[in-house]
Amino acid sequence: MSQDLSELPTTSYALLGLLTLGDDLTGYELKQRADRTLRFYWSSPAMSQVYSELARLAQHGLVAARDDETEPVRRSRRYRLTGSGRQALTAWLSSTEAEFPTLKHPVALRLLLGHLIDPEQTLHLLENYLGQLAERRAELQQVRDSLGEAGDPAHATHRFPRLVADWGLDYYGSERTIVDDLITRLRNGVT
Amino acid sequence: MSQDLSELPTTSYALLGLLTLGDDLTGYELKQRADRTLRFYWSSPAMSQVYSELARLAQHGLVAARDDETEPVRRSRRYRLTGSGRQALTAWLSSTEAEFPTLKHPVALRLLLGHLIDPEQTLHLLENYLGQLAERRAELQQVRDSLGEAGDPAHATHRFPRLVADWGLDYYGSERTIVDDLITRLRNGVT
DNA sequence: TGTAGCATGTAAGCCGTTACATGATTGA
DNA sequence: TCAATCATGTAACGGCTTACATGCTACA
Repeated sequence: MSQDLSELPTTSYALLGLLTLGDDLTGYELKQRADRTLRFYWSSPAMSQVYSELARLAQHGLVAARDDETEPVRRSRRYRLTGSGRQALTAWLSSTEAEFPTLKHPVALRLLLGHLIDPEQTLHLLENYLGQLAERRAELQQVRDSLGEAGDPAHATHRFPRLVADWGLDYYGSERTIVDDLITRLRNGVT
Repeated sequence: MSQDLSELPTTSYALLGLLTLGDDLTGYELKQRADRTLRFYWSSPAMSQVYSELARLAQHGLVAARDDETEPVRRSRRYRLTGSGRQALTAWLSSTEAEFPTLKHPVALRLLLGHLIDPEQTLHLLENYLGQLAERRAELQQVRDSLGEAGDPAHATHRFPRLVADWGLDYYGSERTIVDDLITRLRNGVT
């Protein structure tokens, strides 16, 4: 099992990584964890993909399933990271380069085409985006709050998740400032 | 032709939009334009996708091809936006909501898994990212420079592209600041 | 009793990429 | 004459989504 290093897509490693952050999880729980964390700076795979990804990782021997031995047809199936799973993950982390982030920004795209719609609509677009941004930020803030404070030994494991959450919060904050300015520029005409 | 409003993916509208920004383009030129602009906040489709997308848009009657009437097998084929193309685009802009941006951030993902690698590597990851960021920013700055200054009537058409480019520059700037801070926090331990 | 959440999957299909194939034109 | 650039596509395939199917458990 295993073998071909790093022939897996990033999402596989992301899921593998989530498995190192806590204990054994069911596919369902893994999806929930992805929704809580991964979603903000990667993307949370669909439920069905979580299951097929898990199946593939198991095939490669990177995770192992422990069936809940209570007879019913298919009850709960818990996955844990195996030794070679951890090995594959660290190998990926240290022997491959991180790619540059990819941004798909529908709001920026639409702003680019501002000459096709009336100014009111453009302003509405940006203001609406500010609203979504605030919502998102609040969601991430909740996650951040649950990770404890720096120096708190009870949450030492959360050190990196905390850094990443702070990153996200700062990003949302700066996005807010930028869009505020864009709105002002648009209102003041000229550009 | 045309018919089913808004059953096209965003990328189609993005390409359609690029066609409103200037004159008729060949697939090749359209790809170049995407590389100059779209790439920074959406994604520049592969050459092959540009051609197949163009074929589909033509099928829907949203663009029209004008073959270069110089006999050779297949020389240059220029596409222009049709009336219903423009109509479809404005309809899409004004009757559908902009989705929240999607970010795929390999660097943040790896930082999350910082507990699996040694601190030096994490720092290297972030510093390397700062380098890529500076490069990217310089590229975008060049694009921005070519769009002229606010109030310059010679570049009035560039108003929105300019706003979007400024947005991107500010974004890269804030990303830089944030990562600088993260590096400091990591060096100072604790956090 | 029925709805929401837990739990696991299969099937179909689109978006988009890489690899491959082909050929003309321009300039070193 | 050879490489780079212009120019257009086809084929294969991977990632990921939506829609669909199934069934249990807890609780209102």
